[in-house]
Amino acid sequence: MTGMTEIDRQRRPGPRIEEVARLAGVSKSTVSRVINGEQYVSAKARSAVQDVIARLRYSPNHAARSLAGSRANAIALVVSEHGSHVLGDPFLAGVLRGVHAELTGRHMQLLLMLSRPEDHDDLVSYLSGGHVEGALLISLHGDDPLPARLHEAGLPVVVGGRPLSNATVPFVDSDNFTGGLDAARHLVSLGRNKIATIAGPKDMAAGLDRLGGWRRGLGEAKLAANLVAEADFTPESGARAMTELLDRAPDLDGVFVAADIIALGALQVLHARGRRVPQDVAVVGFDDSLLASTATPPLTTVRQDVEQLGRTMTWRLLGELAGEDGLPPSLLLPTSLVRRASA
Amino acid sequence: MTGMTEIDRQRRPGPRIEEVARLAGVSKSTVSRVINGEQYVSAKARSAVQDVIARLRYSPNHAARSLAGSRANAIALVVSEHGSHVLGDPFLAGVLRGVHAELTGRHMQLLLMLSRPEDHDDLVSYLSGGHVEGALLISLHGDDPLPARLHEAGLPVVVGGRPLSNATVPFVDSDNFTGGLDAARHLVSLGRNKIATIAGPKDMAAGLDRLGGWRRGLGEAKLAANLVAEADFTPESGARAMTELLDRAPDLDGVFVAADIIALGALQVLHARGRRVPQDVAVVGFDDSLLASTATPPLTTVRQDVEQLGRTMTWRLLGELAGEDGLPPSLLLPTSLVRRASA
DNA sequence: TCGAGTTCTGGGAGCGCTCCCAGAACTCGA
DNA sequence: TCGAGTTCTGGGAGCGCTCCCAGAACTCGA
Repeated sequence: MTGMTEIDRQRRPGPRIEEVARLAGVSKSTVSRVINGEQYVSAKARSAVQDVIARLRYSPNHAARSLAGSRANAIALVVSEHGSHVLGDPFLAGVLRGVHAELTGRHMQLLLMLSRPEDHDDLVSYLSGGHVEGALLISLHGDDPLPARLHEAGLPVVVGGRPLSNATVPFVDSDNFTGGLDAARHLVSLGRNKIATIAGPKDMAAGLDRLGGWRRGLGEAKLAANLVAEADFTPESGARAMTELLDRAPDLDGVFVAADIIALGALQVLHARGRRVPQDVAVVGFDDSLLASTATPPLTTVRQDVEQLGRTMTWRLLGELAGEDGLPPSLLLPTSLVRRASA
Repeated sequence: MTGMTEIDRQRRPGPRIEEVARLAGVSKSTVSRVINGEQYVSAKARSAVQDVIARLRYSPNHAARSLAGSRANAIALVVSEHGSHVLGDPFLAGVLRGVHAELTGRHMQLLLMLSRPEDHDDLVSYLSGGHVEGALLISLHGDDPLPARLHEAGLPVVVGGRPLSNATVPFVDSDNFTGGLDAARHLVSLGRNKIATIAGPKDMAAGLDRLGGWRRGLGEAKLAANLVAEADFTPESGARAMTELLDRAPDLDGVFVAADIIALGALQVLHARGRRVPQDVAVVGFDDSLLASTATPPLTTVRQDVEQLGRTMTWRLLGELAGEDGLPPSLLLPTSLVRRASA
């Protein structure tokens, strides 16, 4: 009997607002006001309620709040899943940490969804159906129609990484252009004058912007910016691209590679072809992922702060939900060159 | 005016169950039965309701369902965050993909939470407060008290990775012991007879189990199993461990490293010390992460299927929520040796 | 001291579903 | 043909909150 009661109590989802109200000697309206941090509650009532909440370990029922307040108290983090899953991996954990950090203390749940192109219809109707108040989208290809569709459906959205097509959707991105520019300037400052690049995919803004920065950097130095090969986010494609570049220009003496993981493949080829790094060919990567410091030789690279990206996206979205004005439509986060052995 | 209406309509979260019922010519009870796949609905009523649902793109209000049904229709994925964030990274994306795959089609939301030891109290009261029906926990240290606390609080829980202390909490893990065993056997089969290991942290079952398998493998071959160094999940610690091992046994001819990322550091030291891999020293890693195929030389390693881990955890949890019996308390997923150049 | 303004409070409707109940409509064997 | 069992249906209470409203309790200057 006693045992039963104990189990019942454990499984039963705790006290209600009514009980808090009773013990604090106020109405449940007042308890609600305290929970939601509203003004117009006397100091006495507020502290009485807070005491009882702490004592009972009361945690308001999320479903009831959402239903009564007709807002979801939740945002979605939508992660695109394309063929190559590579892209998401290094990003995801960092972004997640940032999002979570920015969300703590708010009464806001984080819903996680993966999106595949064939699920777009379901996703749009789910997300715009009032289940969430807004969405953060990451790992998109630049031309993904999802952000625009959600935006048009009236859902507040912030995209991680500049979308290619629709400038109307707010986004947060690393300043890829300046990153590429810094990489090129660094190679130039080392006295290199036959500088190539392995660019990222053309269907992502990150790839284009880094390439653009590199071009600008070579232009500043009056160097030809024609040694361009393309790779996706795999070492294999990096190896192919490096091979192509060496065939076209055996005397190249510097390469800016649009991602550390691509650089790994490039380094292998350089090594196999007998080029010393950095003596013969200086290499600069991008991301400052774990791979960079453990590459042979350790990779000089452009660092982007992925956790900060997550924080900033969340801050921007919550700002919009709170109706703040003066929010920047989009933001670029600074990158920085991390010097190691490869350049 | 027209503009206003349009915006209003867009932001308003779609039709209610009442409207579906009216258009389908049935009561909302019947609509509810169809939504929840209950029996005792005539074929005629069912298809009428389904037609209307499809036509209106009706999506039931999650908060209302949870409140009325007094179940949360949500599970939590709790990711532990410790000092070194490295651990979570390769895991997270894969596990997530598995969890999501297993969840599609069910009316079950995935809530994401990070946990730090100092947040445990809040987390326990939140999770056991009826906001979720169960929790998946990953990236835990072996002695983390969180799973046991949630389990005791009556919340269905499945842990990814065997917990060290409490055997009572269901878990899913890769078969790390057999993985370590296979690695050792492979090294033995190559004729190596002075075989070391760089083990993972002692406070995680994965580390201990892989070490145990390696010991067993050497025991089978009557080889001494005393060359053990320890590292955490960073290349730097792998480099230190490899240095230590080479100092102790300059003539070692094989190493099993408990994680690819640790092996990266070990490879650097071997190279720096003039050991050829695999001719002088054969190296076997663990994980078959992205790092393995791009290491120099490409790493022979024990593959674990992280996505399958996520799927299996979710399947186990949903099974328990559905009250199925005959569920295995815990599961071990097979690993397999992937042969590349390093051994 | 008074009254207008401000601060604080409780009551009760309602958010959109599910679940329970009672009864109607079928089935099918004797 | 009848009745017991099964299948199907609708009505209405209730899940635990928020939000609106009306009114009570304070403030403070003239």
